[in-house]
Amino acid sequence: MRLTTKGRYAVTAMLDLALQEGKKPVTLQDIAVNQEISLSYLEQLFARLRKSGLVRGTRGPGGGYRLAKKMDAISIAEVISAVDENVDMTGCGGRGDCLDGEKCLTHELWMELSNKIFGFLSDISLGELVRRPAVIVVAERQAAVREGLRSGRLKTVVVDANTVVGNLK
Amino acid sequence: MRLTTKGRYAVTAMLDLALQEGKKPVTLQDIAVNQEISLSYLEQLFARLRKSGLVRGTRGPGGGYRLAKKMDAISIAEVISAVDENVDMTGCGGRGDCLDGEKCLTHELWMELSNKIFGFLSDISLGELVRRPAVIVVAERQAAVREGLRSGRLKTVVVDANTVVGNLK
DNA sequence: CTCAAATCCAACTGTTTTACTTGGTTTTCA
DNA sequence: TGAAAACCAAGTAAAACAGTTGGATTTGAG
Repeated sequence: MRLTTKGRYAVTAMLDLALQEGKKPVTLQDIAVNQEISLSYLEQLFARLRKSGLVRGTRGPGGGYRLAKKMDAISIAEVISAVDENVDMTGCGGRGDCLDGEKCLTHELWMELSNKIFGFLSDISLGELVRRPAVIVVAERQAAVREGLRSGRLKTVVVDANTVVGNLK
Repeated sequence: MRLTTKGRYAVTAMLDLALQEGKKPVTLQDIAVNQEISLSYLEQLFARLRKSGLVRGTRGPGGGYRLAKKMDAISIAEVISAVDENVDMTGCGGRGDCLDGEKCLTHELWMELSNKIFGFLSDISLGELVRRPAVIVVAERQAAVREGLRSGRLKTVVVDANTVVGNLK
């Protein structure tokens, strides 16, 4: 599972659609202005989203895009997978059968982690996100939080979290 | 949180170190051969890991790299953040204060998702990963393969390993 | 003591992906 | 019927990724 700015564009665009559900279809022009990215690049992303059955486009004046499914039935993993190239990151297809000792063992470990991330993102839907769940800065079980919530400590965590977001433009 | 092959290289390399804990330090040459990537590229990745205080290098013959902390105290988020570029290109610095209506709302929603992912990966340590049951299965299988024991028993073990990992996509 | 093994370092090159650009065509509503 | 929108394809520019080259420093092994 790859996670880049491309995936972020796709997810935020889908969130735009989810936020407008029930109203008129959303034009890519609107999204392009909102998110400050090029119209044609958005078109390319939406071509993939459409092929994956996540959005439905209607042409002509008054047209635009709508979600093809209920927002609660669309996971973040689906959206990101739709726009990602399908690259095998392990080289052995994640089957752990490249029979190369140490190398294959770490491949197997990476797939474990990759599966975890994929499962995690499969459990988060667009609907959950737009309903703005009570997420504090970082997950509650995080080590820093466990060590005690001194204000200075918390601030550090906030900065770290923002840095992560900042990396994704 | 950016999640690319670069992050995979870093994580798998760190797993290599974790698997060798207690033994001699691991040379980048060994990792380069195992993972089939260039030595100099690894050096660049490890320069970042070292600056982040995740590994300690010792020079000279018999030298190499060791984990700078206990493997249970090193999270996947730390490792990936260490090798990621750190350029903030957001208009609002990820704080969701760009005050631009729709655009800023989706920024905020993305930030919540990004925080969730960061927290999730902060909760997974190298130690947890190397202790996964599937790892032991694979390690056993690889040992068996090395001994040339291609049997029905071996086949069963392979299937077991695939079952554990086989739920991606 | 010396030499080779290893980290450490910097600047450069090639490759791939990302993001954008251009210039269309089709569809369909107002 | 004309404009608004999706749809399409081929290219360029910029960025990130990955590797290359050519060192220097440190230090254990012989």
